[in-house]
Amino acid sequence: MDFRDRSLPDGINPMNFPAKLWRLVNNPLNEGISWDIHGEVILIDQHLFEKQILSPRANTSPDAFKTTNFSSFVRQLNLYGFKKVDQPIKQLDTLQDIINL
Amino acid sequence: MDFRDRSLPDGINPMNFPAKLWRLVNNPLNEGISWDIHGEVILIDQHLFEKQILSPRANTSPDAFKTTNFSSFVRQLNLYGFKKVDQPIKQLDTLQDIINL
DNA sequence: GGGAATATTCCC
DNA sequence: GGGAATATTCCC
Repeated sequence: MDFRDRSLPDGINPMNFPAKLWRLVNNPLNEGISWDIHGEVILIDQHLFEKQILSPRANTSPDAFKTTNFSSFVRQLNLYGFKKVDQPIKQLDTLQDIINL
Repeated sequence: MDFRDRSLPDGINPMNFPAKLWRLVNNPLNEGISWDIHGEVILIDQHLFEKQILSPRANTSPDAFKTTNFSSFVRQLNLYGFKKVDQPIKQLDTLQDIINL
């Protein structure tokens, strides 16, 4: 039988942007970046993200970036096909919210 | 009359590599990088350069690089036309040295 | 958002 | 050393 770590698909360089983004968004300690309730959209709180991920002091993590500029991070998102969503996805806490979607 | 700062030629972006290199090599506080006695060759002490310029702690200077790898610094030198000199230039302290050159 | 210039990394 | 991939910056 064939068991192996499927935390990342094959062929993805673990130090490149997509892999870092994957780890960052899946780490619940990173409050500045998370999945929306449907797991289809990445939610980013710019202020928290800058403070927790981009600030020079946060540079101990292997997932840190060399840039400290939020705009450069967004440039990377765009280069990898991410687009800003027109209407921000709200946090859906209740069934009623989902019905009203 | 026309007086102005000639510390860098016109058209040189002061935050790009050539300008940073110019300031680094001309600053006598940077012991890891200096001119040879003829002012034609840049002398680099890798160990001192890494310690004083490339180390993460040195990143307060506007002339700091984002890389901490000496090899990446050398890649930049090569991209701007610098080549390693075959025989290292020795420090010439006396007239006799110059005669013997 | 994205094209292009520049910097950094990776690899031959 | 340098080509090419990737990251970062600059600018429209």
